[in-house]
Amino acid sequence: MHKHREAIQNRKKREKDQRIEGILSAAKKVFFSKGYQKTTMDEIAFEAEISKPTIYQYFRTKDELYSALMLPFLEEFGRSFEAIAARLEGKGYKRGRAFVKDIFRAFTRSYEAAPDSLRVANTFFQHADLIGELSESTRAVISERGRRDFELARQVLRSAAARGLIRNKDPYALSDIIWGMLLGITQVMDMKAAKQPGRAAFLKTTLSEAEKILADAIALS
Amino acid sequence: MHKHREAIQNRKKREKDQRIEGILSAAKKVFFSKGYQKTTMDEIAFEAEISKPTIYQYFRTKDELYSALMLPFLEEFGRSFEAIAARLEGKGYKRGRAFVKDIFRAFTRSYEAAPDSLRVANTFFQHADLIGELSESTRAVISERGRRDFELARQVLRSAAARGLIRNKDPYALSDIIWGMLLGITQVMDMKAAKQPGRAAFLKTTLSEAEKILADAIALS
DNA sequence: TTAATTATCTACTCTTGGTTAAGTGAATAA
DNA sequence: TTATTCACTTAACCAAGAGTAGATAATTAA
Repeated sequence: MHKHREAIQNRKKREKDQRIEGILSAAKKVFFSKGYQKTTMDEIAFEAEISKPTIYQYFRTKDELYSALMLPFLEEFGRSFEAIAARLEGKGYKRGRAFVKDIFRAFTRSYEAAPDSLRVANTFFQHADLIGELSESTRAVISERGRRDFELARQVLRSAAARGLIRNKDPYALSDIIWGMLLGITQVMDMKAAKQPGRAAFLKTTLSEAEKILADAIALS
Repeated sequence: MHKHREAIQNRKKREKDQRIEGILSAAKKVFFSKGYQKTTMDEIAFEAEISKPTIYQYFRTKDELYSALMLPFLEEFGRSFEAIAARLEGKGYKRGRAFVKDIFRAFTRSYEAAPDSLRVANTFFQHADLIGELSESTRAVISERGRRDFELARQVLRSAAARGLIRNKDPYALSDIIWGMLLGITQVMDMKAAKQPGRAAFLKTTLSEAEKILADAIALS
């Protein structure tokens, strides 16, 4: 009865994956609404409707759980930029404004899909604090990703300038400014939302206004 | 010997003030370099070269110590905006660019005076987290200040638009965007500085680049 | 049915960090 | 000199929260 044993193994694997999925989804919920520091393993366990030690069966530390959530998001982010880079390469942009729009879209896409995920990038990139909290190895992976994303963003901007889509500004400063705008705005909006829920909807409007401002300032066509 | 007693009282008062000053300066150092959460009373005490309970002689809680540092900064900030409002009122601005410049200056002035103080505004405004950490009463004072600063900023922008200095954009979105840019940029720069000290100098350049971008986008003259 | 394995839970441990109680010692007053 | 005050310290308290040891229940294999 090899088949039987195998079938059972399969089911066990599925259940295990489900448990992991459940933990991740609970963790996402809590981390995204409270940030890293204020999130407790107890609360994640409660949300996942399991006991705390069970979490430790699947994730060695709080850190590891957190970065299991972050990395896919960061990777998605990187992919968006790669797509823009590819389109640039293939002369896919006629107007600078379309390019600026895509840059913003890369950032906000995930937000539209799942409003919480933007907060990740938030808690993630912004908290210089947080970075220091994480373990050495976790930090290494994370800052490597961050470095690559920043580097990619700069290349994309440089290339867009070379093609006459945007003004020729220092790509270092420019990418910092764009990141800063996006992160800062979502933060400010988050603060407002915290005080007075329901406001979150304004974020999209504000970001699109920011997009126009940036386009007015740097797009050449 | 009334005089004598009085003189002693004076000296005691001076010493007390000195102690408070020492605590505040130690707290500033630690809070600004680590942020609210990661700062411990033990470290402040160590930095101030006194024992921990001594701090509690002068400040009832960690909160109170923190807000004793924040408020003066916020007030300075508000004053800057009031000055701009007054200049606007007196038709002191000939060009939109000068106005945009002053808005940025209001923010960066404190930075030039004391590089640390910008971080305060940072840890302060940005951490939606932090806000939730503070006690009810502390939070009340703080968000009241924040609310007033935001309100003032909006009025200033509206008025500048009415006078034809800048484009007529939604002042709510615009002030969020400006705040977001400034905060976000300083954050991004902070992260960089953390990784590789000495970079902090770039902040000024980047901010001035951001100023140009904003001016290109919204200034009408 | 029974032994072995596996997943999960209850009930801890251990550390950190804010806060406090109680006492010490120097300066001041009588 | 002696009592009092006051700043300050030592040595705790206590709650929160990350992580773990050992019991327990369920599931599978024989």
